[in-house]
Amino acid sequence: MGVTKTENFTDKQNAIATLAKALGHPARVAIIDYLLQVDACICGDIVNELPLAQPTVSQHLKELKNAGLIKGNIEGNTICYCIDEHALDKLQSYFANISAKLDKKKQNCC
Amino acid sequence: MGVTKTENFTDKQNAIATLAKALGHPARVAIIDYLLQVDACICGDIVNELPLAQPTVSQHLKELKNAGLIKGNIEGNTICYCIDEHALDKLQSYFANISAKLDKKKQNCC
DNA sequence: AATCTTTATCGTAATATTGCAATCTCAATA
DNA sequence: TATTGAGATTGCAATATTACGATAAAGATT
Repeated sequence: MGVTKTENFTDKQNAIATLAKALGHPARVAIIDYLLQVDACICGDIVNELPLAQPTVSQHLKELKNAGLIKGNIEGNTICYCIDEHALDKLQSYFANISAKLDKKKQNCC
Repeated sequence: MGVTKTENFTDKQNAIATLAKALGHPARVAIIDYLLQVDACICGDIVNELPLAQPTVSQHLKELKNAGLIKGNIEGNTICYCIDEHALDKLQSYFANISAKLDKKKQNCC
């Protein structure tokens, strides 16, 4: 059906899935990379950095914003996008936690 | 079109996107959670843990396996799935790196 | 005011994803 | 060898995603 049965999973699982899904496209990973690389959160020249048309980039930015991974501030007629640390912290601690658990376990299988 | 233009992004970006995409569904997050929680890498009772039909779970397992997040060992007529540490380490270091960079930056914007 | 620039939105085509019933495979057991 | 049981695969319907041309909205510039 293409519909995810979110109601049957925990909030935390859904939250991680939403964030991960937002990063589940190379263009969106590239956008995050770029925002990290540029020191100030330079604006819509993201379009020039990516091999995609402007509407497509705009759509990807929207998805990153919806997922909470980036924020956008209007400045005149441009928009200043930047990383939302909160969301990335959530992902970081999720994976750090997993790594810690895996270290303890020391592969008793497979 | 629904086709991702992977050829225009770096290998690293594609690799992260592939891993993230695999975790972009709560059922797959739940599977990882379960595999972590269970001490031995208990097999196909994953199906009983999830609110989804067996073919659907099988499909999600396949996607996790394709992405390299889990491994499966055949044992008689059951299969022992478990987490592939390598992939999760990649994700962990990716996000740790981002967090480190963000800490240095200390939000000079937005 | 007319135009330019930047970004968002709409509409649409192509493809991918999600979910499941029905089946298939194959080892284990009777 | 017939049956059972665990998983995978197939086939399909419903929906989501990706991409882009065309256009809209709105501040900046002339």
